[in-house]
Amino acid sequence: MYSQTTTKNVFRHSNDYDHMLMYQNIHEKLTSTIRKVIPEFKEEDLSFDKTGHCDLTVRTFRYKGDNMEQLKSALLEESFVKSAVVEGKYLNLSIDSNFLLSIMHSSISTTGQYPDVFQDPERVSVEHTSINPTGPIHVGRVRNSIIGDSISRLLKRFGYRVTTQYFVNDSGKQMMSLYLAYEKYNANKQPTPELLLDGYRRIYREMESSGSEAEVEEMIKKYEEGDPVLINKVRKIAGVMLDDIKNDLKAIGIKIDDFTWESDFIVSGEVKTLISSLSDSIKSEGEAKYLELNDGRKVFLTRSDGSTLYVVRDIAYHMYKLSQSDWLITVLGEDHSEHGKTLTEILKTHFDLIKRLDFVFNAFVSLETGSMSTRKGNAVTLKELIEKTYEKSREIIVEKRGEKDSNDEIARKIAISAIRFNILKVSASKAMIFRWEDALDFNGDSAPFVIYSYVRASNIIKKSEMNMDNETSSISDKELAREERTLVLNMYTYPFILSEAVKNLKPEALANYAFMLSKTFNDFYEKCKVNDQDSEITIRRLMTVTVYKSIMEDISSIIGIQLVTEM
RNA sequence: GGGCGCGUGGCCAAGCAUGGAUAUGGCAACAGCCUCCUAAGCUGUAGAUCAGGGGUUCAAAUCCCCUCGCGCCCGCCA
Repeated sequence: MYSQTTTKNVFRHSNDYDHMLMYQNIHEKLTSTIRKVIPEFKEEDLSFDKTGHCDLTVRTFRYKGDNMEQLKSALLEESFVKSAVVEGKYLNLSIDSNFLLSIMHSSISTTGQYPDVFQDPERVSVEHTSINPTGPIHVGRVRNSIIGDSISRLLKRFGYRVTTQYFVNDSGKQMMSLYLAYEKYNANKQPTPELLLDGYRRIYREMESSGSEAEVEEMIKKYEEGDPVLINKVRKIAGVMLDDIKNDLKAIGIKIDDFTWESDFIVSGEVKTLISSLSDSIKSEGEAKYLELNDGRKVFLTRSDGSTLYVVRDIAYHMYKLSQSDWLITVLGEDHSEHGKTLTEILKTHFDLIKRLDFVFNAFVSLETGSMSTRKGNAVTLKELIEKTYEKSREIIVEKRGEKDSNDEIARKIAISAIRFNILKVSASKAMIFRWEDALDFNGDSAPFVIYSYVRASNIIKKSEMNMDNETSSISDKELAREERTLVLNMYTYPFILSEAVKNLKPEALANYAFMLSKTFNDFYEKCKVNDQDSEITIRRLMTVTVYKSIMEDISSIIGIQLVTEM
């Protein structure tokens, strides 16, 4: 199933599959043609035009000599170049959109997708979420989950073998407080997320007012020593919260494959082994042990009492992930960016890390009134967000088409999609302020907009009476509207968007592209009637709509949009 | 104080890696478009010293330096 290839070329190059590599082939073909005239020409100087002058443009600023006319006639030799216009130092090309359409359509009819990509044998681990199970997931935290889940889906689409990971912190003060609060206030009651959260907030208030954390500290120590009875009990309580988090994530279509508990590395003795393996580099300050980084900073591995610190357990976790993956991606809040750097340095200098290790940092989501906090109780939970978004979505759908049995399911899908899209579309590095009015705005740059265009496309296909099986070998040139050409060209760039998103680990690029493409489709829809036209035109446009549907399905499955065919 | 990130029309974002044509959209505002594949849509109008300053370049939102503002970090916490 997995082809053995050593190249990192994104799309397969093989003569058997011409349809799937035409995106690159056009660039390669044109580049090699250009190089006959300008030998030092760089591929970057051939790009899609964003200014409305043409389809593809060749920039010649960098190159000496006045051979534009020669270049022009060379490029016109290519059958798919319809025109070439010299404008100053630009050579503007118009590409045969029927040629592009046939590439995409045949890819879809033979392989089921455009673009088709090879299977990469690399195993990738994507860690995301990894929040302390001390409360329900809120909109600040879920940003991390949505980004991580989209990255994992993106890489799967690319053919990687992906495992998603969650590192469960069950050995710190927060976790121990949650457990202790349950033991103190609710020991004989059935633990529920609400009960636990209530106790958690209460014990923090008490610790703050009394100024004493002795009880928790005592327990942390026992835990660190690996007391099996205690570990079991704590995990049971943490498990209740974790299940709640899992359910919330499941509600927005996120499933994590592998949960690893921090205390596993304590119980198994791996942290001890790890520390002794570092003995040559370890320095001491009193009884506490640390490593010195290149810039002289000290990273403490153990406390004076011998207990381990988080960084050690995270190193152990990374070694575990490295044992089963070729590439590690970890999505973290930006407050952990320093930790990510530290970890990378330690793994490289002390553990000969050569595999690819990437961190994606997401900035915080706050409220207009300031930061969100589970402990303070001012966080907007994911549950709340889902419910309100669902209500709003349902309200709109009932207004549009009255009460119908299918409304609930459609409203739910639209709501989930809207949430994911809204959060994903903003670059991870930008801080966000959560506002209900924005979250519940279903106009414009939103998932409902994207879904709506898909509904339109589906209806066109549904209403068409053409039999698409007996395809014509040539595609009609009749009445090609500007909107139709633009749609085809924009769809054609999809593989490029995909590969850039993978290269930069920026799933938000796909959300932005999905919106742009839907907009282009809506323009097409307004201007270009598909059914009941001259049959040649109908066939061509049906092919376009078919490709559009396929790309939207593909991209939706990556960014977590749940499509519907009526709304 | 030091480090990392961010700063783009009234509001929210895209573009920045790899400099290139009049800076791209959404929301809000105003003016229009449903005997026609769903108007959750489309068209038009108005609105921008790309935080500010300097530099590099034929060319800077994009690269470099400085300043300002905001976020995050600077634990024998996780």
